[in-house]
Amino acid sequence: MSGVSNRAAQSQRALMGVRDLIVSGELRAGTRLSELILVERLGISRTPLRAALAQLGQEGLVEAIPSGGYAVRSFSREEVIDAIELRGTLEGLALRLAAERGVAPARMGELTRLLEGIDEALKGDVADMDFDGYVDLNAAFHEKLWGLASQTIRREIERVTSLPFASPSAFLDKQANVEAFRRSLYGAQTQHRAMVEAIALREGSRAEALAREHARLARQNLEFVLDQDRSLIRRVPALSLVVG
Amino acid sequence: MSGVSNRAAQSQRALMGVRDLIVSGELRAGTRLSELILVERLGISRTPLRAALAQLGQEGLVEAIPSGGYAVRSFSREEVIDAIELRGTLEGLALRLAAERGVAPARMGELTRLLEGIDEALKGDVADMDFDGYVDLNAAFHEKLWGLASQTIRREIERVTSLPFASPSAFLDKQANVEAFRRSLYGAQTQHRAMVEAIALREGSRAEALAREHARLARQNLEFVLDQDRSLIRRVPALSLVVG
DNA sequence: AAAATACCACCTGTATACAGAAATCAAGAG
DNA sequence: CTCTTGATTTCTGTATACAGGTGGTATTTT
Repeated sequence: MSGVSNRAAQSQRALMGVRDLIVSGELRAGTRLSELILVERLGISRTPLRAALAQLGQEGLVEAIPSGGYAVRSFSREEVIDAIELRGTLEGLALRLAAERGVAPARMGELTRLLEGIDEALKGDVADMDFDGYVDLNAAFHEKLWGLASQTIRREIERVTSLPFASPSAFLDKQANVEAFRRSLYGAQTQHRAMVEAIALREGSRAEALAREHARLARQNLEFVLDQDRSLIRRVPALSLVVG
Repeated sequence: MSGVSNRAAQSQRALMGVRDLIVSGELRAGTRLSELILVERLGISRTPLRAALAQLGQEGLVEAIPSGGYAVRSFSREEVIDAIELRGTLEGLALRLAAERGVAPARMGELTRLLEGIDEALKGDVADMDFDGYVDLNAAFHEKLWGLASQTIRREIERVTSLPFASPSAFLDKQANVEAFRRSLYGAQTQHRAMVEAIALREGSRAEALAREHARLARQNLEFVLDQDRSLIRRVPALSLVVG
């Protein structure tokens, strides 16, 4: 058996199952989530399903219907932008506090090592970079950054980034290997390096500003997809929930 | 019958009941929350109780035990400070965006009217101010401020402030009518006025900085309680969960 | 033909039964 | 006396039965 615990296995399955149905676009924004249908579709009972729906309600992916039950939430462009801004602000807070309070050398070393890995993935030009490698390393780097914050703050970051289009990997899905996105990675890595340097130098305000600006890359990519090439919507998780 | 809907009445009762047991200090930090005991105590069944526990887990007031179930969470001084810093940061984000994007005159009028009400409550000197009136108006003012933000951001603010000691009213509980706190209210109202002015003048950065500084009043009050007069711990909701 | 009403099917919220795992306690061995 | 081991008790996670309410549809009435 794998190392994963069996505790609350059905609940986890329900959570992942419903989330997948939503972000894959199979359930469109506004559609009511009938418990009985989902139960039959996922092969579980109502109890863990209801737990999953409540959790997704907390995450913001579904919203409660006044008369009972839940519906897939829809997001306006402004709300997506605010979610990205929110992530940048929270990451900025995490980095500012880390810079002001100091970080153990071992952790700085881990961050530096990830930076070197990303450099390696970006070696070569736009055509033959290791995009998939970047995706994984970028996710690991951001998670390591979040680990610099206290549990209280880390929890909020993780909740906000549970909205798929607000995550730092939102436009780095392996399905979205597009030149327009690949080109932005060099600038992103420059910001990565600057953020780590700012923390090392205890420059809290700079670290905060950099984190905010870094998140705005996601906003740029969002606006590119919505305004320049809407065919990419299908390639970015949950972007089908955005109206307008 | 009152206007309140009966929808999910038991769930609401469970949520409020358990939350009360925790913030009142009746359940100490670290104690396991036995479902059967709580069920008997609150006179409900396990289903709505479990929903309440899951919600409180999201709010951060209880934490999941790896082997199953939940326990009352304990907070270090640093975590409480971070929660306050987090609120200030989120309110700062809300105010910055409101200032940058503009606010309808009607809403600004409502804010101004609340400010005048607070002025009225503060009329007179420290001894005979209308403390209870201030408490209510201050809560209303902050909620009106949150209403300036989009749903995405407002949701996060509301979640963070569900931690009782992180709320703007944390040290303004009617139980905590103490001169040390009353004296801080004049400075707080000055900041209230400056925040509204900054929004009106579209000074986003100033509005953000003011919101952060305003939240630090709560931090000052926290440190006063913990370092100067620990007897006040009982008077501030949920402060009994803070260790150290 | 349009509107109102009554009926029916479905759905959610709640309670409870059941099974497997965890914790506790006791007894026995070293 | 301590540690280990085994059994019992208790707990959580899951499934399902039940009741009240909501929404939709069809029929009737104007």
